[in-house]
Amino acid sequence: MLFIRMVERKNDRIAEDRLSEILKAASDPTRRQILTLLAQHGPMRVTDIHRQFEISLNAISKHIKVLERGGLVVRRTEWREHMIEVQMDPLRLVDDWFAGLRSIWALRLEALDVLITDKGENDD
Amino acid sequence: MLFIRMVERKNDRIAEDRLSEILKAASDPTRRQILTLLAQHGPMRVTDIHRQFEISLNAISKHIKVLERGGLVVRRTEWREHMIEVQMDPLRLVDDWFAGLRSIWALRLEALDVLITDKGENDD
DNA sequence: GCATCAATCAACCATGTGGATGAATGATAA
DNA sequence: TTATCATTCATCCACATGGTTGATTGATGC
Repeated sequence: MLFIRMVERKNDRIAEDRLSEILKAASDPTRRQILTLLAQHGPMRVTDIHRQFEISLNAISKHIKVLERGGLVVRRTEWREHMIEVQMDPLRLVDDWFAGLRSIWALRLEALDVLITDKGENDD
Repeated sequence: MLFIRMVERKNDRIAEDRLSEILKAASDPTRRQILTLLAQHGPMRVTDIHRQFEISLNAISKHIKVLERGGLVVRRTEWREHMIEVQMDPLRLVDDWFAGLRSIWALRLEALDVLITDKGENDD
């Protein structure tokens, strides 16, 4: 049957790590707020983002770095100002992993259903 | 316009927390492996899950508790054995949040496009 | 009763995380 | 040059996390 595992090798170790980074980045409420803010307002400077929160500028800077590592945000450093822009693409990796999990799950139920039906036909 | 924010109140503080729990639970590679395993094999005992990993039974037990807190797994304690079952429903919360973010983003681009078009019409 | 099995609890350890503050870098503006 | 602004770097702190080992709880089977 050559499951989804077909492509799964050392290559996917990286994808796994990427997924972890993305999910971890998205798992913090403050970081999700930052993403929402950026989606609404478009590219913003670190300071402008900071203005919307109670916490220190440094904390914001750190959060942005985490988001950056997850690829959920890109930074265009224009001279002294860093423009931060939200990046939707990585979310697809999560979508895909969810889809994969769901299909594995559905496949099992399907197989189970066939088994039961077969048994019913043979046993009756 | 009464954005998506319509329903956003103290009620959504809980939803936010739920989302954080789910994403944090999913952000660990071992926990994702456990989910995949459960999706493939159906409900399993803690010990059986443990058999598939190198780490200690206790570590597995802890991971399961995290998954449980995120609702990604449910536990049916049948006498001394705890049957662990994967639960797909919470993933929808993540899907929905992604969808929301994407739509906010798309809406902004759309509005921006209208602005540019208007400007073009008036300025030319 | 006693050994065994399934699972958790308790403690501990190293490391990571979210926050703060203060100093440093680097460019702009006076 | 000096002051100011945007941002990061360096520390520090409290607490969470992923892992370990050892003890504990409860039910099973002899």
